[in-house]
Amino acid sequence: MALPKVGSIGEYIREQRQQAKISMRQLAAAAGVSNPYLSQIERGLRKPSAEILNQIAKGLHISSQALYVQAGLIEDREPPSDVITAIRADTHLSGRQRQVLIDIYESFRKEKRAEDEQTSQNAHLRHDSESGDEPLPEEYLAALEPFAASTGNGTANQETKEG
Amino acid sequence: MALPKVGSIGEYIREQRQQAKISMRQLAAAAGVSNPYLSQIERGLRKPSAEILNQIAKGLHISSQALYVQAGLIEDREPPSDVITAIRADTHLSGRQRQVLIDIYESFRKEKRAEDEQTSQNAHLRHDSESGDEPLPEEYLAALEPFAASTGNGTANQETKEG
DNA sequence: GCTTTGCGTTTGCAATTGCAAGCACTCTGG
DNA sequence: CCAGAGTGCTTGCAATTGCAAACGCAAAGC
Repeated sequence: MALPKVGSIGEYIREQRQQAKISMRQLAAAAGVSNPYLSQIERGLRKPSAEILNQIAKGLHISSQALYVQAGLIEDREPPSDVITAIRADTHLSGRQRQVLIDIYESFRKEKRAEDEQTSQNAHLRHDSESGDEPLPEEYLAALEPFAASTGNGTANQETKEG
Repeated sequence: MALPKVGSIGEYIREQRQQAKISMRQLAAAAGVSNPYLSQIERGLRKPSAEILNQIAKGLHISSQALYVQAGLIEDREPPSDVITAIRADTHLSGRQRQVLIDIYESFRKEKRAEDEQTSQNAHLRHDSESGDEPLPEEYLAALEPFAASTGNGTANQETKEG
C-alpha cells in the first residue's frame, strides 16, 4: 500500500499544468512550492500534503476538490441533495447544532410518515437506521431553549451521567 | 496568512468526536491512526496530512469536505446554504416542517455567528435581508412540541473549552 | 489495600516531507 | 564552438509526520 493512487494525482497535475502551458518553475512559484518538489509530485515520487495540494490547485486555478478527488482524498462528490449530508457538510454549524438539527429532521420524517400512514394507506417504508428511533432526548430540548429565550448565549450542557 | 487557525481543525475534530461519544482510541482505531497522534492533532500540535484527515473524517462519519474546510484546505466557496436547498428538495417533509426546519437552521447560523463574534469583540451584528433578527417565535416551539416527550430542566451550559 | 481497565498525554525514533543547491539536456545567437 | 537562458531531474539535509512504548490519572473489581 505504498503508492495507492499517488501516480494519478501527479499525472493529473502535470496534465493540468501542460494544458495551461506553464513550466514547472512557474507553477511552483505560483503555488509557493519548490520546483524539484513539484517534479517529484508530478511523477508520483512524493505524496504531497493537503496544504501543498491546495496551493497547487490555487496555482493551477482549478478546484481544490477536483484535485482531492483525483488524489483519492475525497470519496467522490457526495450528493448534497440529502438533508443529513448537507447538514453534516455545513461548517457554519457547531457540532451540537448539527446533531440537534439532524435529530429534528429525523423526528420530522418520522412524524410525517405517521401522518401519511393515517391519511393514505400505502406508505413508504423507508426504514432509516441512521440514528436512534427514540424521540429527542431532553438534552436536545435544552439545546433548543435559546429559541424561546432572548438572543445571545445559548447554553447547552453536554454532561452525561448515564454510562 | 497561511492558516487562520490551525488549532481549529483539532478543536473541530475533538468536538465531533465528543459529540459522537467515542474515545480517542476508538476514533483512532476507526480512522486507522495511532491514539497519541490523534491526541496531538486534536490539540493542534501536529498538522495532519490530507490522507489522515480523510481517514479521520471517515471514522467520524462526517463529510471529508467539512473537515478540509475547517482545516482551511478547501475554499469555503461551496454554497453554504446547501442545507436549505436540501430541505426544500426533500419530499418527505410537510410544508410546515420544511419551514420550521429552515427557520431553526437559520437561527442556528445566527446563534453560531454571534458566538463566534463574541470571542472576537470587534464585531458588528449585520442584519440579514432574509428574515428578522428575532429568535424563533413561540409558534415554532409549538411545532417542536412532539419532541417534548420528557420535559427536561432547562439548565444548559456551553461546552467547556478550557485548555 | 492493590490490581485491572480505560482515558488522554508524553517521549524517543524511523520514515517522510519539502527545500536549496546543483546536474543534464535543449534551444537560441554571438 | 561556447555563453546564456530555458526546461525537467537528482542529491543531500533540516524539519516534520506518524507511531510504538511508556506514563500519570481516575474509576471500577477483587
